[in-house]
Amino acid sequence: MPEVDDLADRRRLVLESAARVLAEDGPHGLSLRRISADAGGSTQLVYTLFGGKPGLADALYSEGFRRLGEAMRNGLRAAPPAGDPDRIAAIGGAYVGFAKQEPAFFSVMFGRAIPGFTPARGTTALGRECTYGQLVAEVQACLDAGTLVASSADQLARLCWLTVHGLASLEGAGMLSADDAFVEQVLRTPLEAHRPRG
Amino acid sequence: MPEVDDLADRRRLVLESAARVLAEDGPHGLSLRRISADAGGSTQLVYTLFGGKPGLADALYSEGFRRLGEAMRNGLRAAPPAGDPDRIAAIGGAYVGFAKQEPAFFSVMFGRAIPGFTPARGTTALGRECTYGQLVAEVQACLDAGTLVASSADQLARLCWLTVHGLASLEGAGMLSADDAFVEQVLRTPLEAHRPRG
DNA sequence: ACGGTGTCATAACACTGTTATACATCGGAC
DNA sequence: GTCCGATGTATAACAGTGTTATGACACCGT
Repeated sequence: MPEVDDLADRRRLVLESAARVLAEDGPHGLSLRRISADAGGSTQLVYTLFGGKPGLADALYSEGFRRLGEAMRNGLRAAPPAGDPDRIAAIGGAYVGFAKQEPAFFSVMFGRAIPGFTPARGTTALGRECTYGQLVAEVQACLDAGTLVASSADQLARLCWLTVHGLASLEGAGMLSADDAFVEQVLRTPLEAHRPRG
Repeated sequence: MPEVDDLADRRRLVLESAARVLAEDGPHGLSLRRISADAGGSTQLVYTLFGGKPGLADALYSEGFRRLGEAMRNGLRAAPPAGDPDRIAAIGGAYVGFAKQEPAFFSVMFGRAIPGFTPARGTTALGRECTYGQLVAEVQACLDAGTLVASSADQLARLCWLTVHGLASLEGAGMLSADDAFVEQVLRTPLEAHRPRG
């Protein structure tokens, strides 16, 4: 079945063009004509491959989460083995690094930066799985190892996530300037609060 | 000088129309023709009063922070007197309440929801003063009263702000569901970490 | 009364997403 | 080999957007 591979390849090609345009000109520059020109075709490309701009926005949204998940995995590569809370801090560091390095993607994923687009419920769930899923697994490992204490892995993971996300979001909005020491303190706060003993 | 009052009144009227359209149709429905029609005039209104859509976006952005600051003050009305950390939790509760009640404003303020618009540096500083300023004052009062301990009021206030903001942002993005108990836990976390004694 | 200033509505421009239409290309049937 | 249907593409047109230029009108100081 070479046809479906061909179709997938064309989808990937247009998606990469869209990602390139997004990185270069920001969400405002994401026009179908600009993307099509970058991909070397006509506007119809987006309609045959994605069914329109919302479809492409959905694909771009998912791609953003895929890249964020990849960045989180990379941040984990130089971290201590599972069960060490430092792994959670490492994930958080990768998270803020991604937000700073790919602000346009970050806006599309969390900020309604594409005018008409709101991600479908299933798409948000999929994106959460790629990223938040890693965090839950690491938190669970720490709970199992006894290096952290919480009523549930999900609860503590949500706390860690929103803490790091708040830092990344406010910094991206130009509302907050954070040096490395402050970032470190932020990453540690939800962990210190769930150390064993108390 | 009745003229300048008249001009300010017209600005306020158009701004209220814009806020109404924003609340009804979301950021995507914010078109100059729609706003002008709601205000009972022509597109030129926005150009004579605000110099174009970016100018109106800037005013709308500031208005959002004004309303958020007002919501925070209202949340403080039933709180204990200054120096009690519960006041900070009350501010946080008002913050997430505003984000839930005015998601369109919240997107404009923190999510780049108006296509071409990025707030000017001075505008962000002004908005931060209306909202973050309150938080810093309350944190400073707690430090003075000895009910909280931190190296600086600014550092702890930033920590509280980003924590609450992360919760509001992720919830608004459909990424996280938080019941009242979880919200309470989130609000308490940065405060517990800075209790005296340790 | 007059000229100047400023505000208004209208119309036009370039741009956007979307849709309809026509053209080209391909794979199979007879 | 020749047709046929189907599919993908490019072009052009549509309604909508922000913006700008144009002309009409009211107001104000001289």
